[in-house]
Amino acid sequence: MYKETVYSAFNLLMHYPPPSGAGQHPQPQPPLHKASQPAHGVPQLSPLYEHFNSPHPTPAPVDISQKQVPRPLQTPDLSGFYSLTSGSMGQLPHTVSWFTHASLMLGSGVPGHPAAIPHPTIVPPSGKQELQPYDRNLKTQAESKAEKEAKKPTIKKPLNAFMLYMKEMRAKVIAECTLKESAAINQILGRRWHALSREEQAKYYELARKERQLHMQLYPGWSARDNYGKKKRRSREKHQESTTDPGSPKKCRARFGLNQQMDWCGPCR
DNA sequence: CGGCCTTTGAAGGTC
DNA sequence: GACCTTCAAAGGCCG
Repeated sequence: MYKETVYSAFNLLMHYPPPSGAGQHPQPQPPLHKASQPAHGVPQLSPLYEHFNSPHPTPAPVDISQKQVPRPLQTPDLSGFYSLTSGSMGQLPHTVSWFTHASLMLGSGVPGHPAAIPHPTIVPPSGKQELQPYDRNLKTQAESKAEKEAKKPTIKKPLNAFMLYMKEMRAKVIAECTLKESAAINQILGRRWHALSREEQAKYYELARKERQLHMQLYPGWSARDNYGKKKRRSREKHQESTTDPGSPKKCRARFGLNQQMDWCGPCR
């Protein structure tokens, strides 16, 4: 119910034409990155909101919004958008929620935007309070510059098609397989992703494309490069090692232990 | 406490 | 253009 409304709002916002009959569906634009083009060529799309309006066969997913509420760190916060796929806008007056949200983001929370009041969802990564002026005076210029840099709100990458699919289907897989470990769940979701028809995948590619568009509108100067190095990652050497040889019992278990469970329970295939 | 694991896709960088 | 690397989400696991 809420999905229809919010999606309509979203489609309206994005000038996304509603379906007006067979054969008039908009041709999906190919993914922006050529290398990431789905292997099966250009799919014939059914409109997104048609997909989400249709009674979804999945059980009621976990109410993600519950989880998102205490996470104001989700800076660009497409939560109104994300939660569409995960099935929760709560009891918000959603006819206005998306626009309110979007306009809030556009009007105040966007980095570089002149508006003074930051959007509540855009929070410094540290979550700590600003230093008192006298404290600041004790810092060197380089230190305060580094601090300032560190406190820049993090704008996350837009989710790709598979990530959107995962977000929607994770709860279902968890319910069906009584698994909780994300690594195992993601393996299942990866296989299911490949088992999807091109039309089904196309819905998510299109959704991801819309999300990238929206992201570009909200954060014109943002680059994926901005977030490079913000996560501490294993070294390249280790990474290569892990893809060829599980160098530790933990890795071994992760790589082979899980794979030995390839005898998935029925629903987990 | 924070990185690893695991998945696919997007995007940036290098050669 | 091919290839490599990083990061998006998620939550249990482990040092």
